[in-house]
Amino acid sequence: MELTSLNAGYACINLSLQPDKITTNRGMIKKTFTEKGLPYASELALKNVQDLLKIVDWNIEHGFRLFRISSDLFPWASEYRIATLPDYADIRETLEEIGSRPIRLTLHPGPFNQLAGQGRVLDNTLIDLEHQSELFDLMGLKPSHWNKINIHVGGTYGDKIATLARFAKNFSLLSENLRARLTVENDDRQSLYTVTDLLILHETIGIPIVFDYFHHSLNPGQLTEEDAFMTAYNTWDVRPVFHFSDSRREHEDPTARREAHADWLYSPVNTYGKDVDIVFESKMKELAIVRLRGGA
DNA sequence: GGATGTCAAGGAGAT
DNA sequence: ATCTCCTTGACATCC
Repeated sequence: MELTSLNAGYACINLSLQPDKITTNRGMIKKTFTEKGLPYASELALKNVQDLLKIVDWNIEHGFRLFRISSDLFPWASEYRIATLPDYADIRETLEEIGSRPIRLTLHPGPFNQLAGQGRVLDNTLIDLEHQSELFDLMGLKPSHWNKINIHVGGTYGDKIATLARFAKNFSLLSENLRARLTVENDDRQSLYTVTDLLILHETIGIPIVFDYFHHSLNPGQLTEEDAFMTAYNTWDVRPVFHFSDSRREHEDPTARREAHADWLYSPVNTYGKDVDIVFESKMKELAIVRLRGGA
């Protein structure tokens, strides 16, 4: 593994700081939100954001220049505008501080986002994605794929081609800033989207493709890893962010689901001579990368 | 404090 | 019909 030739990052959780209760995904169930409302949502959001700043600074001190932030910083974000929160001033100040740090931040909103959906499903997707984009706006980050907001296309609704066309059509409903940030990732199951499928989207709306090595190994379509890598690589207008993880079934637990990610990292990453950033999606988070570096 | 049942959202696959 | 998973288990309640 040549970690020196690429920028390594990880996703959402920092295990080194967790014992100190530094975490960014405080939330609540519906009942509590109904009972406690905006003031409590604001309190949790402020704590999440303040801890995000601590995690970002930890990353910089430890040589990480890439980090995927949690898409659950704001509990029940779909139910209010950020600016209406009681702690908005503090939240905004902290977000600006985070945005000023020398690190590439990305987002990966959840599987409920179905940009090819219709009706209420599409409405909910637009609300969530615009919220995530607003976070980057508040951080003062210029809209570009440098700070990607990455999603999967989602369901196929029994017709991949028609669904991809709907995705492209609904893409035009997004704000300019969000359109400048959005990327799509290849899926791990045969019924879903390969790099080749996503290339159609890139050709129609210019959206870059995030290449996930592990997903490709489970759902390669007709492409070799190198072909898929290069196909995705050529869709980017800035240095790409790709995803890597190892198979839990293959390396740690033969009974695990084939899609399950391993706790640690085992395989070399081939970047085919290109300069890319990689988010390592191993369950042991930054510890897996630190172990590879041979550091303590 | 620790154990346990529960938890917004969409879709796909397994049981 | 019901459950589990997904980018990341955490929350609420009971003992």
